[in-house]
Amino acid sequence: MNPNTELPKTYAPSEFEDRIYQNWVDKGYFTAHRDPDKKPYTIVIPPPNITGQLHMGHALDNTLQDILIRYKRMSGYATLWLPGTDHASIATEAKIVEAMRKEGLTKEDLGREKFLERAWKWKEQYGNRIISQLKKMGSSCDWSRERFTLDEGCSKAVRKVFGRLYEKGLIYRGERIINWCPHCETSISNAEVDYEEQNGHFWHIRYPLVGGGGYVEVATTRPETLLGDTAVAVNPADERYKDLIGKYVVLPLVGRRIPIVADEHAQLDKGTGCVKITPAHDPNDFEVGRRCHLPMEVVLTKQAKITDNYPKYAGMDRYEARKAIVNDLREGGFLAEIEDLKHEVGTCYRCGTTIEPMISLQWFVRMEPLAGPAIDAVREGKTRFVPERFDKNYFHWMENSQDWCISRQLWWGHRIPAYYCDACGHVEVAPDGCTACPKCGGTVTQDPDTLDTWFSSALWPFSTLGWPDETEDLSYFYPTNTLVTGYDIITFWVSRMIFSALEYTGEVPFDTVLIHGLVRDAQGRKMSKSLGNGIDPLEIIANYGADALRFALATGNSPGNDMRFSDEKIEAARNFANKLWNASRFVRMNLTIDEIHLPEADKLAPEDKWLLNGFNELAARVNSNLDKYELGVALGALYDFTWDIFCDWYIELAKSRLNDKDTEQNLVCQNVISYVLNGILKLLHPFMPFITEEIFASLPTLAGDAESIMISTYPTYDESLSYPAEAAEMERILELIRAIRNRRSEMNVAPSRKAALFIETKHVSTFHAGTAPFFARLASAADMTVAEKFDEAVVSADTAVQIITPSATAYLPMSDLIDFEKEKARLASEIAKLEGEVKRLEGKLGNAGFVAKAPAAVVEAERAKLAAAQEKLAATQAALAKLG
RNA sequence: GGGAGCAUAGCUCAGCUGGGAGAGCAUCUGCCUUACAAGCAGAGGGUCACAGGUUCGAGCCCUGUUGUUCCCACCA
Repeated sequence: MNPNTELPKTYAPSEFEDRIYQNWVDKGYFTAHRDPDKKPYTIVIPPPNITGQLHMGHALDNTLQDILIRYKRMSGYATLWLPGTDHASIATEAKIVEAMRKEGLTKEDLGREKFLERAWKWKEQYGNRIISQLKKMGSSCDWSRERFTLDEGCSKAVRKVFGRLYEKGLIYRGERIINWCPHCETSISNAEVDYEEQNGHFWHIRYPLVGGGGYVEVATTRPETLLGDTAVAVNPADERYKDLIGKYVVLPLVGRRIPIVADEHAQLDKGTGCVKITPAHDPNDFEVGRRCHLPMEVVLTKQAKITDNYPKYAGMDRYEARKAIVNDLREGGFLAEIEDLKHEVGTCYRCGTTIEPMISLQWFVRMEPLAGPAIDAVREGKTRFVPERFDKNYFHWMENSQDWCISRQLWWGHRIPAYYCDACGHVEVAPDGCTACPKCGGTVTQDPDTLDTWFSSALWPFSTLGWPDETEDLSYFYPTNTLVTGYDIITFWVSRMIFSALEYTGEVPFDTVLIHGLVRDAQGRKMSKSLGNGIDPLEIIANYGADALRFALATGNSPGNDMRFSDEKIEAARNFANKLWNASRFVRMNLTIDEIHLPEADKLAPEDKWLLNGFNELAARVNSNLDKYELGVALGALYDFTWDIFCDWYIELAKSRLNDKDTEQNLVCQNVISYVLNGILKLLHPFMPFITEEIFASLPTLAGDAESIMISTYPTYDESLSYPAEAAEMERILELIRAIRNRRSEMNVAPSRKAALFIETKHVSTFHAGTAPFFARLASAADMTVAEKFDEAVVSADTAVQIITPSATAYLPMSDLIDFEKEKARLASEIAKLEGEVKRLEGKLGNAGFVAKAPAAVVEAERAKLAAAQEKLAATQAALAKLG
């Protein structure tokens, strides 16, 4: 540290941000220490995908986390912000496959081993990119504890969990309808399906009854699935079709005889009331098939092409086949009608390909037994969402969640620890591996599939702390405290962490979930690659600095709400940083002290007490808002105080004393201004870590300050700084200064034109001689005279302008500068305004109901307002009368 | 089909447990006042979406309407 160094004239964040970050790292400030005397505060990072590049969503998410962790660190907690990355199985595998495709290679060409080698190499190459980008943001993560979802520890946790759930019967393997992505060639879970509205058709098809006598009409949006129909269902209560139940129809184009069955799934009032049943390719039909013991007919391959069982269409992809089949139906006279239809179509959340529901043998997690405790935990407030309304989201999902399909036909991920005996077919789930069948000793083959990425993410809050081992970190830092994430990921991730943690650790994983919204562009659109409207945070950092970016993201942002990012916003943020920089520079150049000692109360000037009082209230407000997760409100308060109170008022008020070298008051002022700036920097540090550190290093410090601001103590409310009476007195002075400025501006008097000032007031002591420089500097007063009452000869209406505030009346003898007619008009309109005000207040106070029912304090306040208004009205009327 | 959010100054948004609306940007006026023109001092600009209701009193609470955004759901 190099205290009392000069600050460069211009604020150039790129000059110092990297240097400061490196210093923090070198000093080990980010490293968490288990301290029995401190309370722990833990955040685990939502692990970014190794495929990812820093985008505005990350920038926001990590800014919020860093603000919280820095605040808690400075507030005396043993803080841990645990970073890491996610292997993102499907996304990463897709990228690698794509890269291989360009080389003319497929996964199968390479084989599993070689493919995984490539994947790891890829991870080494790109996995650290996002980490170094997070560092540019100023993120104070404990990098010594960085984790990866596919590292040894996390993998061990995954296998352990899988084994345990299997033993408890909460994981099972079975043939179910799952969502199949024909492009990624893997199953995906329900949560990974995005629904999007598409224009489609409703094809009405006639199925002739066996033995003649007509046909039944069914309707479908996917005519190609007709090949797999094994029944037609009607509602058992449907009078229209009662006689048909048990009879058969002929499947058009195929010629297969299929039965007409009765099932509740068919609704009386929908379509014709007859539904074609394709158990292998539709989740509802699958259930019908089960209930009615229907055969399953698979008609699509893994690439969503028609199987060889239907030679005419074999090898066609599902859309080609649809066309061909519709055509053939039309030619065969089976097509009754084509209806236009808008409907929601499921798509893969990774590649956007339309999902094909398929019957498939997969592994599932039984949700129902896990959901109950997870719902209770939130209901009982063990974990709470901020803002609260998101718990509805959570409950709804939890209460309706179906079994979770966790197996993926991918190679990049945690391989399922299930082994199948080649000889006897026995299934052995073995977290620690298995080489021979425990039943017959035969050779075993491990399941080729891997687990859903979210399966390992669900364990993240505790697997990263060492679970299943009982590590010291786990017992000290777990359960964690705050999880910060976007609302778009509650179902994917937050819910699963909660039920997982409850099941394996017996505790909730975190006490609070802070939800934030999306960062949108200036027009309010989602930032997306296809729109090309994404803003690169790194570019913003290069141009404006990381502090400005953080400020822009944190300010005006309230939990759960989307925000827009624009040039105006980032410029406003940069301007604020610049303001702080220059104010500090001003303070710095006026200092002769080496250490800050706040003077005794009796030495303090009124403006000092006013400032300290304001600062103290600010500290209270910032702390309470941070505690409520109202980061935007806290930052707003800091902005206002720094700019308006500290810079625009106090620095101006201080200039006369600071110019007056070698006096006791000069030293008092130096200490007060440094004290408050020091406090502002600390309060601001969690939001703007770099600039505050840089300035902090150049200023004198308080006796107890640490060498770095980031490990200093966060200011809190301090009763000894409370001066409400003096602050109120000071406000009277500022009020009069404002009023004078205001009037001068209205009258177009140049600031350079000085005028004598007569102040008539009951509070003579408030406007003591020491305040004269304020009026001189800030209100262009030539000299100041204060009295309870002036003689008519001193301030006559002919020669003075009257300026009235509740506590004083100022007279400016500059009648020669005034346009009399304009002044009269101004007074008249002022009178009209005041009359209105008086009338309104009289009306209110004349209302018996108000006086009787409103709280006494409110009534009293209204009476005081009325008295003040009446007084001002009388004075204004008098002024007008004097002007003639 | 269910559920949620939002609607306040020209624009972007604050407004905590009901007591006569604020900020930033933009606009206009005046200032190079020796930290900052990325600045300083002022000004204009709002039936708080609409309609009812509760209350002495509603931007805030209740009901409904409209517009808008999002989430969830197997609409054959």
